[in-house]
Amino acid sequence: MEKKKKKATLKSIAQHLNISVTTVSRALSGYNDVNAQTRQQIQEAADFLGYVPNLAARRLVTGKSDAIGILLPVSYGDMRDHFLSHFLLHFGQSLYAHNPNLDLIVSYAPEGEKELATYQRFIDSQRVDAFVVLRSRNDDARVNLLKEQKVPFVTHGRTHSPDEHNWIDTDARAGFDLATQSLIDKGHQRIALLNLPERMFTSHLRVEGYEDAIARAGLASNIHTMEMNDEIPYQVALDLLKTDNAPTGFVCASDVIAHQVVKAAKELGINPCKDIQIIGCDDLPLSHLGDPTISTLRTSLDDHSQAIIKILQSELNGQIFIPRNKLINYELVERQTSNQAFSPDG
Amino acid sequence: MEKKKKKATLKSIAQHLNISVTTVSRALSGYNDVNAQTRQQIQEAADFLGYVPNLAARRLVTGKSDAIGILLPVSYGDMRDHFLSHFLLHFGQSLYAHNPNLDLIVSYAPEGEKELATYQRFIDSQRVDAFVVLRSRNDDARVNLLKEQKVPFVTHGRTHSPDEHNWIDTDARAGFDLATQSLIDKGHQRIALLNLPERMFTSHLRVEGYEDAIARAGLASNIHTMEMNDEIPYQVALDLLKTDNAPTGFVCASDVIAHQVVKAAKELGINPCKDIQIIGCDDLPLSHLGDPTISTLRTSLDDHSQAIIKILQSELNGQIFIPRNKLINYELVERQTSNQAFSPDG
DNA sequence: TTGAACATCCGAAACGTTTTGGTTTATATT
DNA sequence: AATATAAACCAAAACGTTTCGGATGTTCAA
Repeated sequence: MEKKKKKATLKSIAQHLNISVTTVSRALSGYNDVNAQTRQQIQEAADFLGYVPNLAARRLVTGKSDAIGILLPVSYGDMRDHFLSHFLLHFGQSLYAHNPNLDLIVSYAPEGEKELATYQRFIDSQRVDAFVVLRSRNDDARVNLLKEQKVPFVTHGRTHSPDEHNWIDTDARAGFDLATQSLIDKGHQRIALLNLPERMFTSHLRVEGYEDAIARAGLASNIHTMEMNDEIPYQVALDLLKTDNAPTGFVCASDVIAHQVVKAAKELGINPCKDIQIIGCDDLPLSHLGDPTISTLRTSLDDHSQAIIKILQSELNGQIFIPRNKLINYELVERQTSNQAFSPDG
Repeated sequence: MEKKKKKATLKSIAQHLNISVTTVSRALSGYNDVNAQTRQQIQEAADFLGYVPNLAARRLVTGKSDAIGILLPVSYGDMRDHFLSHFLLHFGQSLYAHNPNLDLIVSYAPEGEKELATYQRFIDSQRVDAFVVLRSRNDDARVNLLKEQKVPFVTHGRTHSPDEHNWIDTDARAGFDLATQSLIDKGHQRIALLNLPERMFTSHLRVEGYEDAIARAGLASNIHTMEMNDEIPYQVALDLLKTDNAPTGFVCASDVIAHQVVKAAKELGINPCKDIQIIGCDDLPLSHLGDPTISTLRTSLDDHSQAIIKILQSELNGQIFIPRNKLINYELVERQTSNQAFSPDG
């Protein structure tokens, strides 16, 4: 009863039906030069024998790999990277949902001298048809390499030459305008932006959005740039809150910063929900679970994944190359640090 | 000057040197039946031409793919899964560090009727040499399938038949013993375990560890099992804290639960660091950033990755099959919810 | 009755490796 | 001088698919 568990191939199906390999191949690939009845027989035989195409063979002859590559840009120190890890998990699932036959290949190429060589090896070994480039940099050598080699790719984040490649990005300008405006609407007169250093394009855009709103309201701009760690933003907030005419509104480039503003305020006996108000960015878990819960600018990972997949798809089918891009909206999630009445004279 | 960007192959190298393809192949693969001088010439030519082997061709003939597969076990609802996403990021990097030529292929196969079929397709298409099976279940059909098909794999987490396959797991029994004991040492007489439902093997082990410590101290066991969401653990904690002779020590199966105990205590005017004390599990970011910071049981993702890779490696080389396994230790991280003096009569 | 058009099928080549089972040449052993 | 041994090399087959360029037979219009 039990056949030997020999792997079914086109050849074994062909022999089984006394028919040519070509016809079997064409039948299963849906070509229309095969008789309906024959096709059905072949299909049934394939199902019966549990035929699954050998991808190596297919890839060898077609030169396509049906795989998307992600080379992780983070080094060991950043491994707890929140966005990246969740994006990866999410993207893997979305990609499967879009096309279960597309593989996602994850490897590792942190910024540094070996970065480009790793990309090159990946390209040359024909492991993937396209790349998703994460953490794009203002001037990104990876982008240049991939463009030069004509390998399809999408960057997550813009570069200095956004018109020349596919990208998706969060609309930081609109988002920070929105956040700033919401504080203005609550009656804040002194609003600070606590920003991150200018490594990526985004930093600049946050400033623009913030300044747009500030300018519209005729207020004074107050921007502080800092590294994001467990100490510095806390100190900055502490110092700021102690000044005369301290800001009452805080727009922060990250929830981590917002969280430390909360901490500094508590330390000084300032109510972080009424005396001052705070909006962060990224909707980290700590923000909706904390005490108080922290208002934040949120984007949907689903939007990110879908946008990338859509671009990738048209890129892989498309003949002519048109740079495509997509801006992902920020949504303002108002939580305790900004959803109560603001009382200027705390 | 610029050659046509034709891809270098064994054949092109062979022609270039007027030598056979076989010899080129064997030289580059390090066989010792090739003259030292010839080998050097070949190596130089390969470097010069930028030769990178075509993986599809190699895979076709060897039948090996040099790839590890992970089929994500989570469904859309769980996509913000903290452990899984961080594990994925971390494992990708560790795998690269161990062997840059091993691919990690990430796809998707949530629990359900199509789960096994997805695994089967992956096996049949010969995409991967081995699997990492995440979120093992007590009685795990994936394990049975892979065993039957003789595909190498490691599970993350044990099953009901741990002796019959490779696995790594956290040592929940020792960890929860440790946590419970630390509260006992602080003078707690009434310690509750807030546990998660018995879907995975671990749940049971937490109980054992807790009860070991409780029994040693001659105390009374007090176990509550609950789903982990934003509401239920909070309610359970609230009810518990309101009873006469309420527990003063809380050992929680997750930081998320611990966090809600904190919340409930605050609500009732109970100091979550002195009147009661709390230990969570998993060291989520919210625990070291929260107010108060939450004590927790922590494992190192690096230990997880390394252990898996080590098993995978011996599995892929090994001839005879010996089930291998590794227990990962929990480390108790004492933070504000358990690092102060306990004052029984708050 | 002829040839064109169509529907259906197939042989053989190609993709780039690895591996098997040699052959040739030089060196060492008797 | 004959033979065994070792070193260096190679032709050809194989892996399983896709695709190119026909081949065969049938139908239909003229």
